[in-house]
Amino acid sequence: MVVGMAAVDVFSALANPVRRGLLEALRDGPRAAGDLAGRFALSRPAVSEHLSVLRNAGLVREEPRGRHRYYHLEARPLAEVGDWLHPFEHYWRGRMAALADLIDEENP
Amino acid sequence: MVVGMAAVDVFSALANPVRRGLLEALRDGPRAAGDLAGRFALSRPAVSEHLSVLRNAGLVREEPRGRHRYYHLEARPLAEVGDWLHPFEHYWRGRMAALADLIDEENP
DNA sequence: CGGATGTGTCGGGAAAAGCTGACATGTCGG
DNA sequence: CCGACATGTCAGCTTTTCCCGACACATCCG
Repeated sequence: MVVGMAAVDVFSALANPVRRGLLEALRDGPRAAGDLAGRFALSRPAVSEHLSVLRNAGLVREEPRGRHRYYHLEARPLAEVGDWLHPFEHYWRGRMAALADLIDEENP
Repeated sequence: MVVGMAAVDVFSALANPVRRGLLEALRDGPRAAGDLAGRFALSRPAVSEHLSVLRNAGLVREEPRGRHRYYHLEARPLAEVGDWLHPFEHYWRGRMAALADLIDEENP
């Protein structure tokens, strides 16, 4: 049972600033495609393609309503990024970071 | 005073699985370029280019020693990813996720 | 010094990403 | 039913990414 259907790498989906901006906008609630497109200095088809990438990554869900098409944030795949990032946190947070830096400089 | 010199987007740097693998390998300590290249089914110049991208993103630091070139993990720029990700965590972690899903389904 | 080794860079080609204007489809309002 | 509207998709172009073989340069070893 594939729940995520993450056919596309989540990391690649996040590589584009427009797509990250779209996800940020969707944090405030579902938005219609046209509304989303109006927020970027980009043609409407370009934004539509970005939304398609996000959908393939499982990061948004589309809900057709009337002649609009509302996009919903689907944040669960972002957990993969958080999980990947977690083992690195020690290297930049708190005393572990300072310790690591110290060891790194003292032990070349 | 530019301390990070992050000329390249960190998110883009993480978009490639080889580059993510390089960072994972460097978590265990500094490694020579050849050692790193041997871990991937890729030509050595390709890995070298990936390392260059990571360096431009401020994610690795290179230390020439003899005829080797040791790469060190520089995790601090990853904090940007963590910071970006943080406002989304509520949507997939704990009760907030369930609540958000519920609201989303009840209020279409 | 001279050959072997480790590594960056260059030239170039294939593939993918990103963008836009034009067209197709489906929905609402009168 | 028909025109206006919202949106996805297509064709085509430009730019970027990704990869490799070949070359250049520096360092070590004998």
